[in-house]
Amino acid sequence: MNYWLMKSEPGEVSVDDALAAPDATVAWTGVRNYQARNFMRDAMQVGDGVLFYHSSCAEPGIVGIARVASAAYPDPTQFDPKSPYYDAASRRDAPRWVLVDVQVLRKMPILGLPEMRARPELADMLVLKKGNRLSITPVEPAHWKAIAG
DNA sequence: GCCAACGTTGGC
DNA sequence: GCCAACGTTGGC
Repeated sequence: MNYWLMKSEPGEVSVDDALAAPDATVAWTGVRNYQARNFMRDAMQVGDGVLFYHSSCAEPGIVGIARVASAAYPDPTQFDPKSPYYDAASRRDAPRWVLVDVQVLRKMPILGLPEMRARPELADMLVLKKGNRLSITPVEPAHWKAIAG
């Protein structure tokens, strides 16, 4: 069992959007970074814990507890010319981008970025490192315990 | 809107 | 393979 932090822009998919979806489950579309893709493809397992993080918004921070709800499968948006995530270089017989389904288990009071930085036991979290831009990062069990209980 | 940090692209 | 130019992320 592994733990992850996954960033979503609430303007696209917020934790409330996810909760409103059938089974509180959303397909994590739009990852276009190889390192993040490889985490989903090679390391994620159904049942892994997920910290649902809001980024690029007024109040960035962790807003919910979720779980990985599927194995990795091809992200359909890469084949859709109308999608902002369209990738003309990706072929159907060799998809470049994958996604997993993510199921929100519960919302939590936002643990904002400033609060995260203020907690010494969270100081080593990858998401807090300077210059971090990865939309999916592994989370240490101790960090998970400190946040998700 | 600004800008630091980082990833990707493409010429050589 | 190098590296400059460019694009993107994401906090502020």
